[in-house]
Amino acid sequence: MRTTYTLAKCKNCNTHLHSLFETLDPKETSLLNEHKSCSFYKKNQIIFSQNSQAHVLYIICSGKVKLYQLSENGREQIVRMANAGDILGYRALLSNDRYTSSAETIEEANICVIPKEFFFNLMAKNPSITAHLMRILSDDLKKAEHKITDLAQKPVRERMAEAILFIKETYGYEKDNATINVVLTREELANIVGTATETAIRLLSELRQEHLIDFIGKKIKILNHARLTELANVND
Amino acid sequence: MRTTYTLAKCKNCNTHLHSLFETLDPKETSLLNEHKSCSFYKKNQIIFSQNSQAHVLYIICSGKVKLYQLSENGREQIVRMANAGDILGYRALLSNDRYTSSAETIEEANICVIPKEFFFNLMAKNPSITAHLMRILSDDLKKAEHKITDLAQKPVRERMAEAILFIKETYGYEKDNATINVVLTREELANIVGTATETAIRLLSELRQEHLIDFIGKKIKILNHARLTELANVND
DNA sequence: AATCTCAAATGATTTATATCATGTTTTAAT
DNA sequence: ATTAAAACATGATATAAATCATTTGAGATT
Repeated sequence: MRTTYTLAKCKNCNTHLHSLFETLDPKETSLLNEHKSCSFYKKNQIIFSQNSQAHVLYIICSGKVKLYQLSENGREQIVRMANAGDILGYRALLSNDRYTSSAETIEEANICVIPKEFFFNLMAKNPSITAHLMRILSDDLKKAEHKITDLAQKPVRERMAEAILFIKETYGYEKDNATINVVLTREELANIVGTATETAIRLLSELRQEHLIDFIGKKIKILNHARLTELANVND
Repeated sequence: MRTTYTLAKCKNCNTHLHSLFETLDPKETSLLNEHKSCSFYKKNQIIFSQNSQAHVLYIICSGKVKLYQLSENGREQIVRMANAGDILGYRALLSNDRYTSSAETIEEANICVIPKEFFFNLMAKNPSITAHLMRILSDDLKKAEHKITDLAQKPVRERMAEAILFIKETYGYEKDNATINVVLTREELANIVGTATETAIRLLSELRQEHLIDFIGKKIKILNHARLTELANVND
């Protein structure tokens, strides 16, 4: 079932170029390369599961990942979306906690892994890594608290518009400068927005009829960014 | 309007005993005491406001604080509750960002302030402070993401039960081991839960009629913790 | 003590959104 | 190519929760 191939040479993934590790000196860089191991993940493969213990730090060399929580009623709520260059599993790792969300690829991915001990060693020697991590955590927290307010106060339509702008920020555009570079099912989009799949489908159809967006295959093309922003009702 | 008295001696607030600073040596401790300044806040006084720039770290010596975001529609969403011993303003400080929430006392409070530069210096010299802060951030993030899933998936009734248990965790019991040691208006509780004030009032009345809780003055007394937990539908 | 303001309570009504149901289209598997 | 299984679409209905409206109560102010 789980076809994770370890890449012997890890040639495609320049982990050391990751912003988190850019301050490492050559010696540390080669040490890092010795300690890391890289794997290939197919689409919709679980990287780690909610409630399991964290032992490594993940670095996405290529591919896209969703982080979601499974609630008691069994429905999935997406709490973060990650792209190539992002790291995963740091929250649990840093507070020596179990994972509070599951990570799953939404397309083929190459993902590197660094053992906890080695990573903590790196942190101890490189305060810039720690500072960078605090930045990431602060940023995640900011986004999460913003989402809390949204969920509590905004109607679904506004949240959908905001979600579309959010995935655009996370994954960017194709060469046409309009089509968002990620494939998400309606259900996944619903699980970002925090709504029922049918509602998400209806809203997307509406937005298309209103010429705010269009569908290019499975991808969303933003036709009217200004009105979408207006609809999202954000002021930052 | 703003009656913030600076305490000359700051005798009531042993900032250095705060867990964040417990590893400081005597020299650093006295330096800290020189650099900090303490103020008295009345009930419902703003400590800092959303969108303003962060220059200091706040430490709550005594009193209770709510952190809330004001959304476009003007309603307030409480994103965190803080108690004596907690620190405030670190998210904005650490990512050199503006405040994304406002902080306001919900009862009289004494709050100390440490200048940004001095605090960053302390961090640089004391990795344990950094580690501690990362712990706090991770924990905040965990709670925030849990709340996202709650808001997206749970009915108000379950969220209300969870909110009651949450404020109990944050502020603890009175000597009777049942009454939660904090005074919140129905509106504030509604702004924690993410619902309308009327709905919050109705739910609280229901829960009292069902003998899960009772009201002791303005405080909530938990009569049946087990059933409240069951109702909250949490599994952690 | 009387007034005023804010908080709490409760009923009536509306509305947004979930759920249920069913059909169609696309993608994957045999 | 054929079948199966997801994903998408859309209508009808139900319902949770918001909003509107009014009353009561409690704490503050004159």
